[in-house]
Amino acid sequence: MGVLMKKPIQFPSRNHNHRSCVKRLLADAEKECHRQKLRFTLHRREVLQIIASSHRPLGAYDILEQMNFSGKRQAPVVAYRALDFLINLGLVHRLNSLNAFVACMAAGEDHTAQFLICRNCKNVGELNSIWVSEQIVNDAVQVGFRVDQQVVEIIGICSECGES
Amino acid sequence: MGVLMKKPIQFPSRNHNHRSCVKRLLADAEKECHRQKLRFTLHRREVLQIIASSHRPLGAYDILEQMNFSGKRQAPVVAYRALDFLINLGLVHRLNSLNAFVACMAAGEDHTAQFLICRNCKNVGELNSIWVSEQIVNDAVQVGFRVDQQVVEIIGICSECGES
DNA sequence: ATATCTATGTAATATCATAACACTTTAACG
DNA sequence: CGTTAAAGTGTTATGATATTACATAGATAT
Repeated sequence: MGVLMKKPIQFPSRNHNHRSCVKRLLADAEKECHRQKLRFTLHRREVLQIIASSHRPLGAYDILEQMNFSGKRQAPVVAYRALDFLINLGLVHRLNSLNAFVACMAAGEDHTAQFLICRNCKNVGELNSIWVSEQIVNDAVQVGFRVDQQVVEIIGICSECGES
Repeated sequence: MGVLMKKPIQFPSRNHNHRSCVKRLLADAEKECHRQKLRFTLHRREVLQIIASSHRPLGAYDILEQMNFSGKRQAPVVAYRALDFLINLGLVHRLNSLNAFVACMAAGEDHTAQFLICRNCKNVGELNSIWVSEQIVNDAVQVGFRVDQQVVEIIGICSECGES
C-alpha cells in the first residue's frame, strides 16, 4: 500500500503564500499552450490567475466579478469559455459538489485526483492516490463497466480547522 | 482484497423489472419513518416512487413533471423538500455530477457508495466497496483531514452499452 | 384546549450554465 | 503579401437548477 500509493500532497496551509503557485501554474500553462499550439489569451490568463490565487473553490460568477482586466463587467459566457479551456488543458478542476473551480495542484502529471474539501474554511486539497483510483477501476471492471472519468470529492474538516 | 471488499451489486440490467425495487424501497421507507417517528407523507411517497421506478438519474424538474398525484403542477420547492427528506433518510442519493437523483440500491445498510454512471444509457449502478471508502479515509487522515461525506461518481460505459 | 412542532402552498428570486449569431483576430499557405 | 479557414470574442437572450420567505394547515403532546 505504501508502495502503490503516491505520497499525497499536503493539504494547503491556511495562510501559505500563493504567489509561487500562481507563477508555476502560469508558466505551466504557457509551456503547455506552446507545446499544443493553443492560444493563451488574456481572458484565459486572467481566469487562471484568479483561480490560482485561491485554494478555495471559486464559482464562475465569483471569477467573473474579479475579471476587471478590461475595466468592464464581462458576460458569464466569457468566464465559462476560459474555464472550459483550462479544464481541458488539465490546469483547472471542476468540483461538482460545489459548482466551483480550483487550480490543479499537480499540473502536467497524468493524474486522477481526489479532492478534500473543508466544510469550514473551504480550502481544497488534492490527493493523488493511484491506489484509490485503480481500485475504483478494478471494482468497476468486475461488473463490466469501463471507466472514463472519476469524480471523487471528499467533504470534511481539514487539520487546521479541526484543531480549534 | 476479495475479503475486504463487499461484493459489488450488479449494474442493473437495462430491461429489468423495477416493480420489486419500488416495492422494497417503499416498504423500507415506511418502516424507517415509523422507527424514527417521521412522517411519510404523500409528496414524499410520490417522489420516492417516481425515483425508484427508474435506475436512471432524474432531475428535480423531471420528478416534478411526474408529480401529478394532486392533479396540478407543483412548485419546484415541493420536489426539493421531499428529496431532502429522502436523502437524509438515506433512501435517495444525489449525483452531483449530473444534478440528479437516484434511489438507493442498498437502503438500510450503513454504506458509503460509489456510483457508476453510464454515459450512454444513463443507468446508474451502485458499488459498495468498503475497501475504496476506507482507503480514502486513510489517505485523508494522513494529511489530518476528517472525512464527513464521500462523493464518488464514476462516469463511463456499462457492460450492456459496451458490447454494441 | 392549546401550545408546539412539522409540513404545505405559493410567489418570487437566486444561482449556475448555455445557445445563437455576428464580428474580429490569428495562422497557414499559395 | 492577400486570401482563406480556424479559433476566439462580444453581446443578448434564455435555459436549468435551487432556495428564500412567509402565510397557512395539520399532527402531536401535555
